[in-house]
Amino acid sequence: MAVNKREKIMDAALLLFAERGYDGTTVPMIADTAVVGAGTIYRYFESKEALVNELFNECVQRFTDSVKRNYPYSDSIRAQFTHIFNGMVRFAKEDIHALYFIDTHSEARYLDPQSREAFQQLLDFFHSYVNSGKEQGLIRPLPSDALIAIVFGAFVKIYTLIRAGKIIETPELLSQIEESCWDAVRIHSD
Amino acid sequence: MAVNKREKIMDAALLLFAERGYDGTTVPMIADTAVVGAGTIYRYFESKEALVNELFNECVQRFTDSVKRNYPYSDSIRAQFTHIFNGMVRFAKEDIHALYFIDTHSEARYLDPQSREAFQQLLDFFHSYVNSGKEQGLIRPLPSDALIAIVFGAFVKIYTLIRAGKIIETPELLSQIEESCWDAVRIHSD
Amino acid sequence: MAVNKREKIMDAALLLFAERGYDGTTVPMIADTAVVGAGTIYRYFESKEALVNELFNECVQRFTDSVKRNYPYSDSIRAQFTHIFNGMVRFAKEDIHALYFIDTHSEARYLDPQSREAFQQLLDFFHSYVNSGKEQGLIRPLPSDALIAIVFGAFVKIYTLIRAGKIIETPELLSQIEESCWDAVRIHSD
Amino acid sequence: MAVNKREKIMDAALLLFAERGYDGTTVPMIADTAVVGAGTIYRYFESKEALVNELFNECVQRFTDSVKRNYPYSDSIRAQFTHIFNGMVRFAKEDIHALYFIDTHSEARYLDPQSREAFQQLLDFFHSYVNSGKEQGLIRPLPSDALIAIVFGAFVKIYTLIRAGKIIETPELLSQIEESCWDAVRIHSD
DNA sequence: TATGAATGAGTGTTCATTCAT
DNA sequence: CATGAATGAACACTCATTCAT
Repeated sequence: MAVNKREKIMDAALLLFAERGYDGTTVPMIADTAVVGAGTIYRYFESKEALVNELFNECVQRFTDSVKRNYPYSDSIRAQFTHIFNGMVRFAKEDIHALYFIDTHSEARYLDPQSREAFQQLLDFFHSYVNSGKEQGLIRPLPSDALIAIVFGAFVKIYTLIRAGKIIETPELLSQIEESCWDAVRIHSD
Repeated sequence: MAVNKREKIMDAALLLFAERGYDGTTVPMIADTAVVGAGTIYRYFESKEALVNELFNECVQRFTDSVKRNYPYSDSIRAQFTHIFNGMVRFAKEDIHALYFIDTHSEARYLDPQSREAFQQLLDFFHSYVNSGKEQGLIRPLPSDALIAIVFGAFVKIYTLIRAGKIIETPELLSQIEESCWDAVRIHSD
Repeated sequence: MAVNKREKIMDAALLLFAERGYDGTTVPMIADTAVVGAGTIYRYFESKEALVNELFNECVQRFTDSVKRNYPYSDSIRAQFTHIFNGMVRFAKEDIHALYFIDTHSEARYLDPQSREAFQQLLDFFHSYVNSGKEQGLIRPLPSDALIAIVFGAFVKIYTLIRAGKIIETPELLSQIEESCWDAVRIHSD
Repeated sequence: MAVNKREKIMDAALLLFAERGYDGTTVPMIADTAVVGAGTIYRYFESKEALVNELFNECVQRFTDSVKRNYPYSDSIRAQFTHIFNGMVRFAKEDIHALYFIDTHSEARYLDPQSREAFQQLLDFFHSYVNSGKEQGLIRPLPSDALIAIVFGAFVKIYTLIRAGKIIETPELLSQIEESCWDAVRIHSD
């Protein structure tokens, strides 16, 4: 698992925030799950709010990295879609709670400007992808926000099911879901 | 505005639970928003937990009714999809917070068996629709849960944007989004 | 039972104060037991505190009356003891809760001066009896307070048992208990 | 003064419960009297009810110990009476509020089975004493419950007076009161 | 006159945070 | 560094009292 206390705390907080939400999670709960003293958390984080912000930032950063790493800038829109989708899958697999945590906390009132900015940068990346797809006449002429919401909304709900064990993650299923998401946003020639 | 106190309390609670979540909403907040005394809430609801459950039940019931009302059992799968989609739209329009409230609270630890059952019945209805579409070879052969998650996930995220004022709800947009959602689950002949 | 609402309220309050104490009894409890609306109590009594005081006064008055009625001023100390004892028995029988209510509330912080005074008058009566017995050399030369405490303490505990059904009230038993109480305070010639 | 917080809380609770009763005592009152924060009480006791039960148990245990310690099993009934009486005096002296607290809370609705059992064991001890006295023809043939009630009722009321400063506790007075109590239960040969 | 819905101060209890060890 | 005992503000909830009907 985590090597040092800071990571143990963040891992515990991520698990609990994803499962119970920020307000439903107490600092002693985090301490117990992380197997540290409650006071120890305050050696690493100024407050519960600072903790959730650092955690959110870190998760969004990892998500962004996952999606952007080796991004095929010169490939086709379809190939880029696969790249992004695979990046999201990789991120969700790596840390099963992080995706849900990001989704359920991205509009939270306690997020600081930096956290909002980090999330916005992720959205910006999606926007630029979608815009380029729309310009090429391959993606539907809907508001970019809407297109992103459709894919991201569908994807998060799918991984919520996987996390809950209600559907089993297989390469075939993921491939079909990717197809489904792509069909949701692409322009159909028929 | 609601006519009686019970409704004022439920309206206030729905708004706050949707905006801040159950744990982030205090009973005094609900009382203030409903413009009633804190004690008054306990004349109508046994506890905060009873309140969220009654609210959830009522919302799920309205959602189910909206979707099932005048359901065209003998029409085509495509026409039935439109009917369901329009039912969801009608529900979301009628009470902008209810859809988000249902989505964010449907897995909550404080939901009682009755609430879970009500939500399950809604899911069951979607399942029977999806199954019938799969049998007719018109909907993709994916797990029904996954198909429902894709459409519902996309739809909720879209209405979150509408609620936040980031996209404007027009008949044209909704029609395109319906098309997009349908393309996500239908089998493509090309 | 009680003919008018005022009496119904006082009966209910007496029962509940005896069983649960003043602080453990709520005004709605009294209203429910008396089968009147909660607001009705405030038509007859200014406050819960006023109610307990009126009740205490009334009980002490009845107790005093029971003990003093037909008091044999010219009889022997022994005969007077029997008279007092029988008066206490009569009072306890008439209203099984009143004796216990008086005992458990006679030192309460919410008793007003009038209530304290009424109780004091009862004590004064006992004092004059005890003093006269001591002067005649028939009652032990202990502080009067102590002698009263012994008999009253024993008597109340006995009736608590009777009220709880742990011992059965028979004339023989009562007669023996009177003997026992008398032996506790009399001077023994042997 | 108590050395640790747990004892400070129990001391404060005992004082307040004896003076105002369980329902008339608030947790903040206990905290103030014990000079600790209100939250601190919940580090040591699960709830107010758990606190009153622990306190009751502990007091009954000390009372039982006081009465049973060095009990002269082979001495006369009269000598055993003195032993018990002195045990009660010692207990009452050691902690002036504990006796009154036990007496006023022994039938309370919030006592758990363990507390009731502890009190019952104390009563059982008195029963066996009284029974042995009755068998030897030295104690009146009244129900044991009644005999215990007489002595215990008298004793508690006496110590209530002493606690209130209305009579002064001297060896002579106590000795006379013991005589009085004994005379209440013994068989008289004259 | 009688009511019970409504209230908000006050209750028992929790929890983010601090700090002596 | 790490802890967990201690805290008090804030929580969910209750109840004496009021007042429109």
